[in-house]
Amino acid sequence: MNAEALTRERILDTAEQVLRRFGPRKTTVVDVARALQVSHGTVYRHFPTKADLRDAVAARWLDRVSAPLDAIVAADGPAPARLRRWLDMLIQTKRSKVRDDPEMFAAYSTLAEEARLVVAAHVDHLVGQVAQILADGRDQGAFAIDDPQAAARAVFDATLRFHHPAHHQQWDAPGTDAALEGVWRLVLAGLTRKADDPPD
Amino acid sequence: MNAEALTRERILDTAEQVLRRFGPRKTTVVDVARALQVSHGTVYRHFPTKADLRDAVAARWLDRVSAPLDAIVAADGPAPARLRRWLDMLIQTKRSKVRDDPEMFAAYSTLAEEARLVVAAHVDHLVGQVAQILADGRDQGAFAIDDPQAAARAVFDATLRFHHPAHHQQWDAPGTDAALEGVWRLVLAGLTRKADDPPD
DNA sequence: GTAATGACAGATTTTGATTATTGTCATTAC
DNA sequence: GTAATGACAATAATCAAAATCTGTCATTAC
Repeated sequence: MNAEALTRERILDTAEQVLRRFGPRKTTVVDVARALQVSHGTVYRHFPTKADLRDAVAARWLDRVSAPLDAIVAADGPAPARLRRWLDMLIQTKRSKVRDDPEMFAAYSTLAEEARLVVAAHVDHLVGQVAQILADGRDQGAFAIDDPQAAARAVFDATLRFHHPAHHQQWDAPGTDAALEGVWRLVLAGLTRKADDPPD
Repeated sequence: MNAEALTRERILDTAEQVLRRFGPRKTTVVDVARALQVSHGTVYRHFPTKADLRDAVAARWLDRVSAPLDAIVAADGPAPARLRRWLDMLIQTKRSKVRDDPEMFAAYSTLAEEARLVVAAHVDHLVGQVAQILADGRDQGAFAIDDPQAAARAVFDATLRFHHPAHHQQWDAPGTDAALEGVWRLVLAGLTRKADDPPD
């Protein structure tokens, strides 16, 4: 008999542990069930398919990335500085994950590649955070933008090189910090004035 | 005996044909040699390793991407419009390659992932093209930038989502054109005014 | 009734013996 | 001398057989 009741959360906790040990390609539902000391049929009572279990694990992982950023979104102060802090924190979070545990980062990247819908929701959430900061910045008179949501998407896309896992191999390359500064300058200047305004 | 002398170029032509038939994972040096009707030892007289042959094929492919862009760089007219044409042509080139022959695109993407140094040189070349346009724009008074090379790198990085093969799956997604317009507005506005200039 | 099981079919993965490939080099061809 | 060959050792890819996995469901446990 199990020490605790078998909940969705407990399955996810265990699935994450098993994933850490075996990696994303090797972990099976049977492995997770074995770690929980139940039959694999029982796991299927809580998650209809393996893909659903995988998506739920990915969603938790991604939530842990976006949650700390909420504090920056909610904070007071000039929007440009907050946008920069938001970006730095996002980038720093990803970078430290790669450095501290490259295999786990690769594992979750693989997971994320398969959980497209979950990632799309995560990205929407992140873009929403940026949109909030941009809207604040417009109210403060710092940013000249029409549509905070569209501008936020543009900021997110323009900085993709520095936070999308597909480019993680370049994050440690020499020129990366300088490249980030370059894109940041471009983005910040772009937000400060509308493109169709006359230069002077 | 061979109809023509065995040159580096002829090996590359044949290697490309074999690659088209067999794909990047299946093509072997022996296959290429067989298509040339020589022994594989002969191919090794012209290319020290298979990796060198692969790099040379990748380099030719990438040159065919960047060559047409030179015309836009060399053209007359306002730099902003030329920059936009350069970007559109780069994106259009890649997109049509995916659509016309997805398997070949995947094949060359695989090749490119392995030929890191060749790709780095290709990217440097592209960034150099952008830098030329930006320098022209500065001379025309259209762009307010300090360092064309650094600004060009930023423009290239900021638009990565639309031309880097890693993101090709999103190119056909609904919002992509709007996303490109968003980033373009941001980039153009950013080039028009330096970040540390006052808004008015 | 609800929760859990384990046997089952079909699909996928692993295994390990076999075969092919890479890169070298002594030899042949001219 | 230069160009090409093909045998060779070490490494890597392949393939069919065996094992495992996914998802279902009739049955058991409480």
